[in-house]
Amino acid sequence: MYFACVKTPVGFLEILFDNSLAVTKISLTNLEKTCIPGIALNFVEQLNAYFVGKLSEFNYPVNIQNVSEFDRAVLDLTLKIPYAHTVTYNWIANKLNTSPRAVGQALKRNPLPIVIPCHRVIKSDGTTGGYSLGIEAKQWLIKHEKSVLLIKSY
DNA sequence: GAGTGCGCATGAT
DNA sequence: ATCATGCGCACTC
Repeated sequence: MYFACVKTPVGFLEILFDNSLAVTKISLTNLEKTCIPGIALNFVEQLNAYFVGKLSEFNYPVNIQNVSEFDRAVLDLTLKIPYAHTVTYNWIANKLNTSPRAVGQALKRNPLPIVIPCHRVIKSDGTTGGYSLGIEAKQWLIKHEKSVLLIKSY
């Protein structure tokens, strides 16, 4: 078990790693202090690259634990949403033959926000819906990805 | 453990 | 505004 604290555009994040250095959890922290042990450098570098628009897909070992089979199905599908693209809770619900509300509940339990891009799942009325790192963060991430894509394809 | 009630990151009316 | 919805959790037995 190791952890790192990083300052990002969406706030200070705490990142947990297991003994094999896979990421197990990402969450907001009120400990507003940077703290990056050597073993975390590689991942933090990817994270920073993502935030400056130089990385669109994470390539780093993760360890998704403490989730149900249902949660895993939702997260697997979420992982396949392409960069800067969005789908609705309802869209995922239809794929899994469940209800959009249940999908929201599963995403709420996403242990790895940003890496598992649940910010790309929005409500069918076009508003963002909730986010464990805060709604402003969700809006920021969506806007960020769209503008990065735009710049790349000018 | 099985059963039930309830709170949601929703959606359709 | 109101209802249907599925899942997980917190209760009860």
